[in-house]
Amino acid sequence: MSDPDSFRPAPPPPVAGSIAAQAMPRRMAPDSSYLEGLNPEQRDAVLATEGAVLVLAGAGTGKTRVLTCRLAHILSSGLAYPSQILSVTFTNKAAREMRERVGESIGAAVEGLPWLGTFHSIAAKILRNHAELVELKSSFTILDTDDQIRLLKQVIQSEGIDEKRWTPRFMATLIDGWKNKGLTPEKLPTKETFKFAEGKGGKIYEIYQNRLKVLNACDFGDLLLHNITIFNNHPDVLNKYHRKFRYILVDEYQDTNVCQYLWLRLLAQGTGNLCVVGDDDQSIYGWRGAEVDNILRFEKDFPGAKVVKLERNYRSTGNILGAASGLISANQDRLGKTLWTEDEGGELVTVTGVWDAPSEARTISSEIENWRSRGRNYNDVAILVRASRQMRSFEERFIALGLPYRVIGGPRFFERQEIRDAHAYLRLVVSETDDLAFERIVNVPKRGIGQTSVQKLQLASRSMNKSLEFATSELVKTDEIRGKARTALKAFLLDLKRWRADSQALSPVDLAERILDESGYTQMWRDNKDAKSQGRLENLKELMQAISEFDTLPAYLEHVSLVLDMESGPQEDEVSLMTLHAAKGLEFPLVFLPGWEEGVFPSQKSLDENGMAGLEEERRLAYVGLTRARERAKIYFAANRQVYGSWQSSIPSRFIDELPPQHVTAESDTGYYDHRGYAEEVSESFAASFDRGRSSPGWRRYEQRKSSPPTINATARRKPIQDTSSDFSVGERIFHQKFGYGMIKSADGSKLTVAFEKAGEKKVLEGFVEKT
DNA sequence: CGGTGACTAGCGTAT
DNA sequence: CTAGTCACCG
Repeated sequence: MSDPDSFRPAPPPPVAGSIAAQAMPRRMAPDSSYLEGLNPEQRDAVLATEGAVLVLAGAGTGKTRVLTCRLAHILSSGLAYPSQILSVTFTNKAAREMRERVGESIGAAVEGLPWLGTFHSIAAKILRNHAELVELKSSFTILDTDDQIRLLKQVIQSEGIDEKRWTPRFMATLIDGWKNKGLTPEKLPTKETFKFAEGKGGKIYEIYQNRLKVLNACDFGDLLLHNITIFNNHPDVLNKYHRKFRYILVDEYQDTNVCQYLWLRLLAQGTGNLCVVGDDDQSIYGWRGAEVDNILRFEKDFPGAKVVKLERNYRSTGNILGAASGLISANQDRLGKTLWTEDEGGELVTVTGVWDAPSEARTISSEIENWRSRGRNYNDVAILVRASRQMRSFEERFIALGLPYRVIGGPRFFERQEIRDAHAYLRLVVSETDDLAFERIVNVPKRGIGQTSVQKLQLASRSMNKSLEFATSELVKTDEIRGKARTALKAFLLDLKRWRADSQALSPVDLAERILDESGYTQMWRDNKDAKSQGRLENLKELMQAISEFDTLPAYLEHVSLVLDMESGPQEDEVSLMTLHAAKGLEFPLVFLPGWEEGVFPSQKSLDENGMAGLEEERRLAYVGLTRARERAKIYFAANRQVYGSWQSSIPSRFIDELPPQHVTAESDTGYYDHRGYAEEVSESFAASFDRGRSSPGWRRYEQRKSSPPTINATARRKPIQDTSSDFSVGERIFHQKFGYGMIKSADGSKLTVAFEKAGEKKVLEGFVEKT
């Protein structure tokens, strides 16, 4: 839980080069082998330990290496103890990786780095130590998005606001945004408050915060915000941390939001030894409140800051790097770096047009099988999509082929319904005041406690100013609630009591198993005939596995609320499937980039909401995607995509036009034009928009790049309309893969109207029919 | 109280 | 298309 020495006065700061420092006992061998193999800039970044340092690290320039070496250097030269270094990352994955790599580079001698973690986990740790300063108990619970929204829903209802017009979800987004900007309800500008329900936004925010206090809870945003409040109001506390943290390191600085910036600035006021590492070209979290400005402004914020640029790329081939650099140069708002590599050449980046998403999945799958048959691994391969919904067609295809894959990110394990339900049980057993948990499971599985009963309980709870569970225990003594509901509630209360008694004797995992068993929760899913229930039961099993690694339930719950990703299991040879956002920081020899279509990527929503800034962020995302590839990068776009269940034609992404031609080649897709097995019906409106799409710059460029001999239908497409009609004539009998035999009734360019013997009259593209 | 069917709004990225 | 909500009925 809390760091045992977090309040011990820090040992006297050893000053580099001082007699004291030289005389300090060395726990590590005083060698500096970790410096070997660093290039001059990297070495610079590692050795500049004092003062403010900004390391501008382009993609693949050895950023993680510099960070870990820097840590190793500070530790092994005795500048600070492990507990005196604050290193912050954004993701748990990054934190884990850094911990591992520091361990490797200086040996097991480092007894952990207690203050290495994500912004949120470190802020939570600090907050637990001073919770009372913001009217919380140190046992506060951390709400997930789901709890947050349910709570807001109650608040909105109680204020008599139409929750259809003003959704709790929207309010949650607003509050998140405010917290990211460091705005507490008191500091909220009036203008902001009008973003919700005609000026009631601020009031809702305030009520919500009060409810959180009563519930002894905070949401994600609160973790840092409360830290800042504490630091501002209690200089003595801040001072403690100033004395404690001799060195501060921040990874992915371009992703910090205002709140995180304020937090860092407060902490860095101590020694001033703040080193931030980042790349403005990889800032992809603007929607989450990240301010690229933080990194662009660093030298102003910390005068005299040393700036080190890492521009030598060790990851990708010259062509991949060239394509990525060319693309990103279309952005206006950047510091500007020039990445270079000694690895000139390599394969050209490919661009391939396909018919639709399933075809895209087929094409990519067979590319993967090719790769594999040439003796390479599935592990080398990643498919990076813009939005998680794009993953579906790939998963379907992979399952059909038996191709092993893993989804990274995606719907998160701990956000699944069954896992949240199970957690609610555990939370309630640990803390009887956890009303949100109570509400969630009081009637799961169904116990006959309906909405009306729950409302009565809430009313009672509010009037007594006590927890729901307490109110329940009072209410069942009266005749306020009758019949089935009353019996069920009584039984439920007894269950809870018994489990709490059990919790003294049983290990967390045994207790959890007993609870899920005795509550009938597991049985509920066993009885459920839905296709997904089997998976849910398996998830619950996996959950037990996770719990079994903890000695106490509270320790587990703390872990869960912050560490939202499961450690990936044993490394098997699998293709990785993930969003572009999840791919940051990773690299793969072979990278597929599907869905490069206007509207999908760049995302229409991003463009609509944020205009040019949104477009630039999308472009940075494309840059991140390309720079993940070491040897080969392959881009795809589909001519058709299903949106909200209906088909829409799409045109290639403008990003394809922005790739420098010398690094790119257009590939034709065999599974697209001349693959008889995948004919599709083509509607009139589609054919029209398809032609429109084909005249877009993207298509033109694509056609120009096609150096390989055109395939049958690619040729047909380019022919003037009159020519195509000569291939088929009215009255001719034809065969269509999907609709069978038919007779041509009329022809309009490449579009044929055919009377099929079985399927009736359809309009089809002539490319999909054959003469009989 | 709970189950069923009709209807409607949402799919963008995530600690 | 899918999940979530609402009205109605047993």
